[in-house]
Amino acid sequence: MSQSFTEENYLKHIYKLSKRSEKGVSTNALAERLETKASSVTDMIKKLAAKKLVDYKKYQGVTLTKKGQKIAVDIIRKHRLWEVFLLEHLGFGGEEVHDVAEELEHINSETLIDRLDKFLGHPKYDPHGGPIPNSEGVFPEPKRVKLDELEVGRKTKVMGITEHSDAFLTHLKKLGLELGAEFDLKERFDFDRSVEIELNDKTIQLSHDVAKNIFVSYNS
Amino acid sequence: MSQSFTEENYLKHIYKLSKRSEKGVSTNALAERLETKASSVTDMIKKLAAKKLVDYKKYQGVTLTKKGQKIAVDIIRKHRLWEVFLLEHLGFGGEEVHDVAEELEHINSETLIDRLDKFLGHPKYDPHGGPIPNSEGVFPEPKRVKLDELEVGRKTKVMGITEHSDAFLTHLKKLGLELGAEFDLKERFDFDRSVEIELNDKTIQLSHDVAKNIFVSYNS
DNA sequence: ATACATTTTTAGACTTGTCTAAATTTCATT
DNA sequence: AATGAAATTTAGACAAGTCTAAAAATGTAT
Repeated sequence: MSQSFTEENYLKHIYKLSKRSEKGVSTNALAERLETKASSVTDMIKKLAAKKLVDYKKYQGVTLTKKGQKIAVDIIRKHRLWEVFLLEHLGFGGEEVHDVAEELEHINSETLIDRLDKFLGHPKYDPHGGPIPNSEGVFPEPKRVKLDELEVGRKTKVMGITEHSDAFLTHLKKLGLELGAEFDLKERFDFDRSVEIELNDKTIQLSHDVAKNIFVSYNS
Repeated sequence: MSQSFTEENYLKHIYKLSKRSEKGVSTNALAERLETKASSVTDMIKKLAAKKLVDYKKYQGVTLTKKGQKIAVDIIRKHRLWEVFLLEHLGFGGEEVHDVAEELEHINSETLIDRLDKFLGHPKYDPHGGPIPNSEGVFPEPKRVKLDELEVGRKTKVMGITEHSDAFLTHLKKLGLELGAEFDLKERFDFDRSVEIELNDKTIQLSHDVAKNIFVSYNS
């Protein structure tokens, strides 16, 4: 079974919108993302459901099936491999890359992608730090490190803590640093090893005592 | 004004069919080439004529206008540049290349093609010996010919081959006739069209079957 | 819990590119 | 020049993907 360019785009965006919300993706959210109308989205969703690429109940939003997910992840793989090529080998600048990769990602040839992957040296991350799934659709393990050892400038995600006192837990909760929270490490101050992070558009200072007890993961 | 994938394909094939026949391209010839029906071709031709990309009089066949020709030549440029990339950098074999290049040639980005061209070192010919037009649509001077048509006495250089079977490749390798090898054409024997060449001070006989599959280039 | 606003779906229409079947034009042959 | 064959065009239909406008379902106030 084969997908059209358009179907692939729907699957890709359903995948991306699913990541943040647990719930099924709403028709309106998809319509906005795809710059189309809600009615068009409904039509396409029905078609994808008939092909067993998404699960769909009227008015309840969509989620990808295993099959749909595999296709979406494949497209992300292709997109990111092409981005590596464009940025590292053709000398593209950061912004120019996206639209072109958007077209290249729909070229259908396993051989092409396998050979491109090899040519690029089997990269695990694209130049923006996006993880590149392998041909089985498996993403590379993100790297884990304690926040007090993380390189300044990285985007990261809270993966765990090594201190479990109530005091620490409530402190974190108040800051919004719960499991899975994503933030950027902006700066580290050498004199006390405290750090400054940006979380949900807020700038927060963390002492070394806090930072050393937080496990974070990052890509690339 | 922008063309669809399909329109571009029509233009490309009209261009290729025009090359051999002087006359306008017939509806049936196009239909056969595009693996579609004559009626579909008529419909599309009317659309292309409305866009001033072809000249068309009912029952008289089509020819490209200047505008249509430019688009067709651009696609050939893209196709051949991608072929160079696939064959020389990704390690594709002779046959696999075509279908993939057929898709890649429709990616629309001047930036992409300019940078790819630069990456490849501004090649003038693809590995099959096809001349690559520049971005203005001008083809390089054709100083290139198959070995079985080359004038006796010339110094030449192997520029490409048109047969990619393992048997042929190992045969050439054994003879030392690799890409870039230089030799002189000493003699041609009319009775079987075999040729005698001198390569690295050795005299070698080549059958017509071998000679006809080797592209050579010569100066002036 | 009822009424209003928002979201989603349906119904019908349009475009692109295709097809089949029938009509028309051109060509080749006598 | 007439006629039958081949090539081409027209007419009408269809699938994909989109749209607008209207109907139905859901969510949210008070």
